Amino acid sequence: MDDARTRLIESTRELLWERGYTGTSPRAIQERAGVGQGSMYHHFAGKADLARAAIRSTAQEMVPRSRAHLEGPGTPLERLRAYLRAERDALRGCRVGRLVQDAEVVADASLREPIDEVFSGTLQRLAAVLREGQAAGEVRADVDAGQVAAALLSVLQGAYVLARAHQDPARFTAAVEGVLALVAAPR
Amino acid sequence: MDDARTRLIESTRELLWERGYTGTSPRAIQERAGVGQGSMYHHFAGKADLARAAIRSTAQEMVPRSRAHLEGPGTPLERLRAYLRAERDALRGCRVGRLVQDAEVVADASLREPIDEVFSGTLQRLAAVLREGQAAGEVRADVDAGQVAAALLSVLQGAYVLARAHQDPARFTAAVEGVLALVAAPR
DNA sequence: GTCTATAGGAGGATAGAC
DNA sequence: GTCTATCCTCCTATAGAC
Repeated sequence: MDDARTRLIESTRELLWERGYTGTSPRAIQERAGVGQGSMYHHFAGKADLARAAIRSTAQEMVPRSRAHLEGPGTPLERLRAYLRAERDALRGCRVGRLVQDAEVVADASLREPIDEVFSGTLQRLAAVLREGQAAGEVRADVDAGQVAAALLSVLQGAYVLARAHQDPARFTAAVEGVLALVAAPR
Repeated sequence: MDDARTRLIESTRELLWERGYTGTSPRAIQERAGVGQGSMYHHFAGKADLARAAIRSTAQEMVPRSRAHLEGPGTPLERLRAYLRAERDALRGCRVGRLVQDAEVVADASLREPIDEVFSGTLQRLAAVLREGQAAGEVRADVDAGQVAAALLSVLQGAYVLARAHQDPARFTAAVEGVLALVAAPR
């Protein structure tokens, strides 16, 4: 049986995903966690403190997932495809990317930093695989791997936006397939 | 001299951009517009009604801008570059894309539809230019124009996310240049 | 058209009892 | 550790006077 602290973090993670930081209230967190007011303020200093714990937790969770694909088996291009095509909940959006739209998150360094770090790490791993792919002749060699890595990560983040705007997960897939087609070296 | 109605829409547009729908209050709108409570509720039925007017206004404004680049002078590839490299406030985010992260916006069809339409229109124009470029040999011919159009628009939307996450506009530029390099047919 | 008054509820947090 | 009481402000809107 989970303790109150754990349940509070978990419900905060969910609410941050669904409603964002501004849209998430301590009251809602407590209710979803089934935890009282006093308990919440015993374990955490307040909303920002809880969000900090929740964001760190979510961010940490994403690292092994991207590594599993990008540093897994297969040729470099196969690994890129595996990562980009990994199952994602297109209509729900990115648990992490979603948060940086929020002015209050960006204004608070301790909330923004964990996000900054996940993206930086992913960017580096993507660039490394791209360079491998270039060496292997699978990926176009006449492009800058760092810039293309940024483009790939941006496609994922932006694809969520398109999918939500149209309320259609197919938009997500289209964008991903579009950029994958471009990355592969022409035959 | 602007009337109250106009100023209300304008201040709502600004606040939606800065704080999102959930983070924008009628009170803040009135203060920024220099308009009283009674005046606001005289001209608009409430927050959602104001947001509807503001979102429509912002969305309408974006159409001629994209057309200016995509249907302007130059070769197809030059026009794509002009559009993607057009000056954007990377750290502020997209006036329109930003809104779609907001659960309340997505839940209200009358708020989401104007956004849906801008994106759909842009997507079609991008795809058309891409096909022109393919015919002209400037753009890789072995890719699906519709998918690549989705990828291009996603890069823009996602590049805002990266720039905000790192608080660095250079991330935006890197992503854009990365995808532009990929779109051009290899020599 | 615009102003002021009013209102019930939510947001975010503190205090002290148990 | 958790509960209840309490607090002040903001949110969003309505009512009615001017």
